[in-house]
Amino acid sequence: MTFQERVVEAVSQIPVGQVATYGQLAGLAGSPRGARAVGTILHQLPELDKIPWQRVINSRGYLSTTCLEHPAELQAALLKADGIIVNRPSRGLFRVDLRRFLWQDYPYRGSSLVVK
DNA sequence: AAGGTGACTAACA
DNA sequence: ATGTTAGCCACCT
Repeated sequence: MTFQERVVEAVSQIPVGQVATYGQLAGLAGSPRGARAVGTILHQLPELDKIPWQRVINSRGYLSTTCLEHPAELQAALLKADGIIVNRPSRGLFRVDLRRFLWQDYPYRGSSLVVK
């Protein structure tokens, strides 16, 4: 079982109506400090559309995709379809309120996760 | 096999 | 709140 496979598994487990951070998923996949790697993996994943990639955002609640095929506009639309409220603050960046939509009900909760 | 590349982060200024 | 910086890490040459 590779790290990449574990990441796919973790992402697949994020409940509808909730989001998870890269760091959170890195932890679930067995590499607590591999947040950046998670982003890289999702970016290069072949069959990305088979998993709920839209539910993965950064620790500040912003949608941080740069992939041209999966732009923030699309992610925002998918999240809204999930029932999540997506805001558009100052600089046009889409944002989700983590205090409200962050996935907290998972096995390893509490390890080092802090919801600001 | 060594070096480059980011859908990342926490810590500061 | 906004901008920078230095670690971090699995992948891909």
